[in-house]
Amino acid sequence: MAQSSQKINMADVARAAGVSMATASRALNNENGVAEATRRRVLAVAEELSYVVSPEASRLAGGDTGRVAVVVPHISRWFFAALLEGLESVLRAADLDVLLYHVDGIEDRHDFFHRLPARRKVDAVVVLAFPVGEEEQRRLGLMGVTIIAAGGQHAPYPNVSINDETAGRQAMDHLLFLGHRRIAMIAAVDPDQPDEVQPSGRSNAYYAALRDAGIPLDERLVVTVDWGGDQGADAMAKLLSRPEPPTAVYAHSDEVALGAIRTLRRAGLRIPEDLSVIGIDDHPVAELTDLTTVRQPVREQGELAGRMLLSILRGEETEHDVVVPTQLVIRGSTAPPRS
Amino acid sequence: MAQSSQKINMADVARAAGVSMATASRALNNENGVAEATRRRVLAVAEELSYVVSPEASRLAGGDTGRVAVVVPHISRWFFAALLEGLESVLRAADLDVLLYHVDGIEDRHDFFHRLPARRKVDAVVVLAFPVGEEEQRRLGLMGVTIIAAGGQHAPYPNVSINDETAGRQAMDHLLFLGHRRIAMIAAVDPDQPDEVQPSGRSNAYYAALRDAGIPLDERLVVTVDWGGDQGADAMAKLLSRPEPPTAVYAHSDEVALGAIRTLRRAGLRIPEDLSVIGIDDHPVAELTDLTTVRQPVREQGELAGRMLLSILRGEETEHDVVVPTQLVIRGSTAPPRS
DNA sequence: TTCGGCAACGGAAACGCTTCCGAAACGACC
DNA sequence: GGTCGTTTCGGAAGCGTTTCCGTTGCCGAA
Repeated sequence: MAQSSQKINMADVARAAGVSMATASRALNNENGVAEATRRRVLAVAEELSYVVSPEASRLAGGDTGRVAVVVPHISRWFFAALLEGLESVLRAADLDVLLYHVDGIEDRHDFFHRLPARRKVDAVVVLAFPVGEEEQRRLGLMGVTIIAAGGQHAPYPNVSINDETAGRQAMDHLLFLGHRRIAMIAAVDPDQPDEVQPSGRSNAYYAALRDAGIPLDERLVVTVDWGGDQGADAMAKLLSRPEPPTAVYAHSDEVALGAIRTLRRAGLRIPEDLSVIGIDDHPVAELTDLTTVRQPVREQGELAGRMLLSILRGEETEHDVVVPTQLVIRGSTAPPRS
Repeated sequence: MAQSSQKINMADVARAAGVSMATASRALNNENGVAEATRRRVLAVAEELSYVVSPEASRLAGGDTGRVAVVVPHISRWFFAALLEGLESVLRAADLDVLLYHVDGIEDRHDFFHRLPARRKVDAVVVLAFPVGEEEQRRLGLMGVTIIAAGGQHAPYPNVSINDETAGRQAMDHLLFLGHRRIAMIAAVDPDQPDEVQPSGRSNAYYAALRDAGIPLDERLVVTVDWGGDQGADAMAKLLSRPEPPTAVYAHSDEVALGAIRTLRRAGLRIPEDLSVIGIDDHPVAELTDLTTVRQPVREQGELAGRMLLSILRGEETEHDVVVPTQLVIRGSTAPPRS
């Protein structure tokens, strides 16, 4: 049976149903202008012949592509993958296909915006945690498709994200509340992102929190590193070598925090007895390593972005900036400072 | 300049290059029968106009889609994401677009193979770490496209993977070499995969290693759990409650190992002084947590699969089963048993 | 009876490419 | 110089839909 499904096209269906192709097309697409009886007949014949439209021909002749491009700077890092997972789930539920574009590093990035490989291939593009510069926005613009963003900072496009400064404050306030006053910060930046962007709300939170608590800033307690756990380990080593080491460390991400912890453990320090460490994100391993952190709903951000896109595609209005809440998760890596 | 790029098609390119569409098409597709000079001119013009072929038209007219579907059971777990990352990188370098299909859970899985959403949309499908059953193979078959696999076990399709049993042996042999004789195993299975598959080489390795070492099997030392770190933690608790607890734990994955370690630490046990733990995979956090493990090159498997696919698509012959080597990575979670 | 209007439907022109087939150009070789 | 084989290239026929315009038939109103 299945093998006989050779090459039936709409013309065959139309003929078998005794109508013109125009009518067949309208019936199949549930457009109006077709008598109910006729529609049913066409549908029945189509089913009988197990006919499916050719997406290419359909698109060529004027329909949508039914595809959306997703641009991500990283795939194998949990945060990005989780975002993607959320997005994909709602898009595919809506029968949209997801075209994945991994833009890795500055060169690839340039190439992407230059060649616009997704051009003419999709109905929309969503940029995941991917700050786009001015010029890049212009380039994207000439694809002439809907654009939305997720997981990054606010953008000129409809977008969903968290408030980094709030998240940072939740972490810092927790440390402060426990009584810490010598708090270090390991700030992380993504070397793949152009410098122009990243006004780091997570850093601002640190400064603001100290100021509000009346604690003078000690520049030697903040270290900035490229993203990554190893970097976190190095940063911690640096911090440990300060004349007056901190009693707590605020890391911009859980991975960095984990790196810091490794250094601490190797140095024979106990956590949280000797030193408290807090991260941000609530990476799955945070739970496995008893790391106190600030959770952000990652998959949900992806899903939200997906729904947003769907309504835009349907021509509905949507919010422009949606911000999802973060939440302090207290686990075993933080405690009051030692007497 | 760029904004005038509204609707350029191959006819425009041909005209601008002073050739016919036939020639333009041949040049763009790197077919032969075109003078080198001509080809270069066409390519230059195309670049200049930032032209990209319409996949629909191309496909409709008989060419291929330039797209490949990637089917994954999970996205946000490191292993799968890394595989995907490797694959995507080589595919995109070859100017192939990647259509991502996340098949999540048994229901979704059924739906996927039933509806075959990728049908008529791609030139090939690669299944990532995704054992496919007999019936599913049949369904896939009637898509009539190339199929390859990566990151799973051997398959009826060309595929790349590691030897799970070898990997397991490397882990076990390390423990044995250190002098451990009471070794526990925490076996992990993926609840999303049908039971029929998964003949777990990682488990076989455990039994074989013990046998070869002349150590009698103690059933109470093996616990099987669903995949996931929390499960690992529970399993470890169970192991700890045994009358004669193990001196070392062999976990099927790093995540599971991490879960086990959390339980150990919470119980006040030190690693590796009181107990050794070894995992498999070399998840990035393994390095951050000083976990001894057996590394498998994940991204590389994805890349390999990609190259394999490319040559098949080019009509070349390739190996059917390629197996990549694994390697013991000794870090701080294993040591000789206490006295 | 005639006519305007409307719903249902058909003809045929795109849509943007690939590819078959034949023409032209160019050497090489007798 | 003529013949033949290669290359290189152009004309044009599809590929399977959608959609713009018409046409037809029918009903109610004038």
